[in-house]
Amino acid sequence: MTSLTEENYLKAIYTLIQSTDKKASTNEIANKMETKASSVTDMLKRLNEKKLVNYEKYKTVKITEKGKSIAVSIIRKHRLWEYFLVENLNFGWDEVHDIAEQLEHIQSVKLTNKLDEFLGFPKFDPHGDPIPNNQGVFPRRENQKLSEINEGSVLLIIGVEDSSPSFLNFLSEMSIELGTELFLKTRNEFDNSMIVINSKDQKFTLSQKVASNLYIKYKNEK
Amino acid sequence: MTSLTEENYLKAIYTLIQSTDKKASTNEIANKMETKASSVTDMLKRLNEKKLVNYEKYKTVKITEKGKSIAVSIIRKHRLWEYFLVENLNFGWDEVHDIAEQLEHIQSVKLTNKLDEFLGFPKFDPHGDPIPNNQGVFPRRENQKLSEINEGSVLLIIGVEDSSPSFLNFLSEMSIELGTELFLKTRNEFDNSMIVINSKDQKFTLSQKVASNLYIKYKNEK
DNA sequence: TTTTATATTTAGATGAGTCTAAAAAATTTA
DNA sequence: TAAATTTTTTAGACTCATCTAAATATAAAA
Repeated sequence: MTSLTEENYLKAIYTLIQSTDKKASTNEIANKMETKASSVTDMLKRLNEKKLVNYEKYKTVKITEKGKSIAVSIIRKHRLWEYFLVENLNFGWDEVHDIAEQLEHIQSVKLTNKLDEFLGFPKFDPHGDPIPNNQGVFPRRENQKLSEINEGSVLLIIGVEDSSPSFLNFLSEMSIELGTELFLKTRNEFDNSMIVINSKDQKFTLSQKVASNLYIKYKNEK
Repeated sequence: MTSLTEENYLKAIYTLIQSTDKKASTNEIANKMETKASSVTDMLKRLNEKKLVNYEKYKTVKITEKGKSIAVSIIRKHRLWEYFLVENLNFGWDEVHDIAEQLEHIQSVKLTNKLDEFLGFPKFDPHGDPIPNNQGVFPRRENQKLSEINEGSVLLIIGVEDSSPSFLNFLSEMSIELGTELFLKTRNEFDNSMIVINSKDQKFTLSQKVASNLYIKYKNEK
């Protein structure tokens, strides 16, 4: 059996390996888990015992297939619950993370799959992150950022890179959410900020930093 | 903060005090929690420290208002989630208990209340047990058992006393569920079994034991 | 009311998960 | 390459929740 804590470590290790170029050091894990490096070492030994990671001391840890499948199932549950909270219970997309952190540990494959079905097999969660199916396969997405787009395009917001409450809150205030349509009018050369127009013909400016945290697709695309 | 284990003890103590006439002995708690009496003693000391129960050694334990309100909130969550699982995810009423045992510990008052609203503020769970509202108040119900009813009445099943999977399974096979309408034809004097007729005009016998585990109301009642 | 049986508590140990402080290894800098 | 710095691991201790075995208190029976 896998404990709640072990599941959280596996998730942290998995996401670290995916994002920061394939390494998960003791310190990085400790940082992500908000714990101490010594605790991480202890846990890595235990996860190694259980063959959920391959770990030799002083070397960077790798996750096994078994460990990966647990991590992916946690992510699947997390994102499905987030979708449920936003779509069915009318939570804001900036307030669901902590609740989903709890719900992701509910143990029942049948529940997960029935929830998935109830929600209509969604492919992306409220932050635009892909939801793996019950085989652990993630849907593909063109990871194009608003900051990389040329002037004169009509775009749809399909995801965010940073899903911290502060950023999501900021977007809410700008009336930007998943599916929002924007026309990219101008890209200012000197600071890479962008002038965009929304469907209500309101014009506003997005900084380079904001634009690089928004995933988009062209509107004419399917 | 209240740990998951503490919550389970409080729930066990609360339900024991409600059902078996107002006493919750160490042994009974141990039995219900599937643990040892010595573990219960340890926990009672801690709950007493936290002022969630009033406990003096060798005396029977009483639950405080604070403890009671935690227990009731756990029960509220348990029953709301059971309702969700049966009504929205199409689980059978005999397979939701273990999942609800996990979901009842999710910490978020906002979630509980939004779920309640989403479900339409149900008053009874899939086993007919009353769901306390967000103030901790249980809806009233006439606790009449099928075994106490006279011949010749048209009845509706509104709850079960025993909600173990084996009993619920048995009921499923007899096509009895919440809301099922039955006509009580005969009560056999020698063994107190009952002959009933369902809405499809099928006639069958229910033992005294089964009948005393079914809550009913008269059909003409509102 | 003494003896017997049962219920309850204590003492001491264990495992999971965490911590601090110190030691050891690896990496970076000079 | 050697010294300095950073990273990682170990050692030992702590809390929560549990257990077994033994001791003590309460309740039941003779």
